[in-house]
Amino acid sequence: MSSSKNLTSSEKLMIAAIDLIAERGYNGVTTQEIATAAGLSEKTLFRHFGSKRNLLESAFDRFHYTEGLTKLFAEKIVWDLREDLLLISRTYHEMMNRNRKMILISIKDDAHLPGFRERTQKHPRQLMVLFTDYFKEMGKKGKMIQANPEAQATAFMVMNFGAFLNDLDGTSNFSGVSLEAFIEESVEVFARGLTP
Amino acid sequence: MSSSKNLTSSEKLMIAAIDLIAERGYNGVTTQEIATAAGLSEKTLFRHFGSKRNLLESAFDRFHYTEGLTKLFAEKIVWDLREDLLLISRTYHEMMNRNRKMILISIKDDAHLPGFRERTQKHPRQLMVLFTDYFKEMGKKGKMIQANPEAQATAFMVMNFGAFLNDLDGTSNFSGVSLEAFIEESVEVFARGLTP
DNA sequence: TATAAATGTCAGTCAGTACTGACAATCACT
DNA sequence: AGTGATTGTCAGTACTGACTGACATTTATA
Repeated sequence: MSSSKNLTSSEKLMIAAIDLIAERGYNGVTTQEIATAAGLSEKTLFRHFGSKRNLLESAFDRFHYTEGLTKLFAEKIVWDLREDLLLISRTYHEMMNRNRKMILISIKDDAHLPGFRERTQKHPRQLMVLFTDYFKEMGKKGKMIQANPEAQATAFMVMNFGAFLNDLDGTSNFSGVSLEAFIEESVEVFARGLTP
Repeated sequence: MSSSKNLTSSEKLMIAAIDLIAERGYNGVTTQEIATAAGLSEKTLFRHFGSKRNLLESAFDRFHYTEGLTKLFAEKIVWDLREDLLLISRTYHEMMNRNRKMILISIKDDAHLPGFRERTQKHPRQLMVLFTDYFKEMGKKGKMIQANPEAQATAFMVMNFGAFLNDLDGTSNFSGVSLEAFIEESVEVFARGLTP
């Protein structure tokens, strides 16, 4: 009784589409199934969206969060490595989890859905740039080992990307470690490993 | 002229299937396309394998490498953190790259191909266990910070998992950093971050 | 060259699926 | 109650894709 209140038919359809396609892939789900999951008829689906593809694209536009990272990021940095890494890590996971299903779709159906991958990667990329600059700046301030800031930033980012994917299904794939425990421990390792 | 020599028809079909399905997903590729890519007729495909699904399963059995990690791993450890992390990282990437396409398939078509995911994750999981034990042992020897060995091992593994996925398509997603540069820098960070 | 095994051709079956049109039922609002 | 918009039903179209059978052709090998 909680899921279908206050939603328009279009929204119900878009949400059902995202849920199912994220799980089974674009070609693994029929318009019939989507409509049924939304509690509506297939006809209604086509009346609203005209085509399956347009349904997904509309859903993507509507539910892919794209808030700017730049300000939030820049404003909260305190130039303490440990604290800043924690912030960045948490910001990253929050952002990724919001777009969890879109990201799954873009990974699974990359080949069929031109443009999707690009859009889900825009923000992680942006974060990567900000983050690399941050490392360079920390190096200049003498608060960080100066080695290869791009590689260091990449290591931190792919680590969090891996952690995110690992948790995606809910079925933690490698270990029983919680996201929070992972974040704390990994930040600790990087903070120690990068402090002069 | 290099690709189709010395291969049986079955092998050509299995390889074509793996290539195409890894790229476009199980439902995104037709048996016709697979046969054509193998330079054979669709009829031959069905004569050899009976069904599309069986083709993929046969391909998986034939080309999913499953060599034991245990011995190689245990024999080469020298109980020097930096050196051992390098070994583990390189072993991991070698293993993952060998099974690259199977892993992609298992990620993309998880929902349609029961059992595949499990099989591609068996070895990473095994490595994770060995690796966690290694950390515990290093802790006892006083060669490593004793904190949360599971979380530390997880951090290192998901980092490499993320790096692997990031490179999977060949289109390096986040940065221009090479795998080798990443490995060296990340090992350096972890070695410093985990040494007392 | 003869013979068997592997492959190709081609026409076709059958089920699934995106998508449509005509009409009926329901809902919202006054 | 009445009216317009939204949704449902249902039959149907057009196409695709896995899979088959009959027969011809090629290839390998003795």
